[in-house]
Amino acid sequence: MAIVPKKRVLPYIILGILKLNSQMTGSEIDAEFQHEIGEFWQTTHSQIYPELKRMVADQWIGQETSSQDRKQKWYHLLPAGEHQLQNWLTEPLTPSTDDEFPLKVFFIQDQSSPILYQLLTQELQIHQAKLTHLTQRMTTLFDHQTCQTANFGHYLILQRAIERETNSLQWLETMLKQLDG
Amino acid sequence: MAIVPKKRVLPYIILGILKLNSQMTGSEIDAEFQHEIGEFWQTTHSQIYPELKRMVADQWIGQETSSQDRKQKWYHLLPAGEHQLQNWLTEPLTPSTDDEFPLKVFFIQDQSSPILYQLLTQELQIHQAKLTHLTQRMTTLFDHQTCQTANFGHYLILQRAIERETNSLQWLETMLKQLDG
DNA sequence: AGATACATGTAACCTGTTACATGATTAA
DNA sequence: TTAATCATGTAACAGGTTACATGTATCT
Repeated sequence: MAIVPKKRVLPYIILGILKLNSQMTGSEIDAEFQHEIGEFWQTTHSQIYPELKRMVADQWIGQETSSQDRKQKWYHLLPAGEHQLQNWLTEPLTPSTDDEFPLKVFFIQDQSSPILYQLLTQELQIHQAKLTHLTQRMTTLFDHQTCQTANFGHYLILQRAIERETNSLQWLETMLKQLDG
Repeated sequence: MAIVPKKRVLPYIILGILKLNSQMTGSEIDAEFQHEIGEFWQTTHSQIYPELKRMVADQWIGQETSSQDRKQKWYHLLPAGEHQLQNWLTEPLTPSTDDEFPLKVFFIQDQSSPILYQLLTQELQIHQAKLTHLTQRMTTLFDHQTCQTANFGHYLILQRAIERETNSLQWLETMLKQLDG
């Protein structure tokens, strides 16, 4: 299990949100994190506003302080940002604990998107590797009944982890079959 | 979904490890995080050593710079630390993303521990609430076929999340039945 | 004796959280 | 007009990661 550097995903989520909606204010983006995105990723406006500022500076997004309405600023995706988003979506998934998979899938709109297929395949491999690792761990640690009773909690969660991975694999395989057919 | 302050768990994990092994050096504790605990929680020696220092100062653990052997220091659990560990294990689980459940279960040694039953029950309620929430979300967002195809990715992960919760609930119920019987 | 690995420790950095702050708009 | 809320922003803090540093065994 190689050590993988933690990736920053917040900017890409914001880009994804902007792609889906095309013209938004900061607080509208914030609202997304309280609702749908919030199921998978949490943040607050204290992170969003500085991030928007940075992305404007980097020309990933454009800002329009338009209209007479309040002090609101409207943001929209720029080509560079679109490019960054595509990069993030297609770059390899890593077996991290903070699950990037649902996050990326969230931004796939089209069922026939090649990126979707790619994501499912990558995720499948990750879970296969994990399952192999876990079952191996299980046999080396708990082949004797005595070990199970001596460290019951450890045994339980390992068993649970294996079941979870199995379930994930089942789902991924079903999905891939559906897309193929 | 109430907002819950993030809890610091590292010290309690270390206490748990020390409870299981009773006499350990810093690097031995570090090794645990590379092996079994590493499945559920990651950290490095840069966090462990200062944490050990703090816990020695707080009298949660004792330190012995014994023997002629190296510069090694041996740590062991003190009553105050034992107490802190028990507190952590029994305090209510929160529906956080970073899963405390497997972490706490890991440290349960005895199958008949009342804490195990408590943890399973708490986790059951959390997952029930989450499942209810997710299914509700599903019906409000995707009751029409058109919505599914327009935002296929979103639909997919919501479906997956529901399946995952269902699977978790099944497992938890099975376990609770086994403990009862 | 020199090189390598081990055990411990510290410092700089990055990111996310909490709390505070300001103007502008709506409600009473 | 005052109070409450909304939209935006900043500052202080806390926690974890990466990189650096030091001394001590072990190996050749």
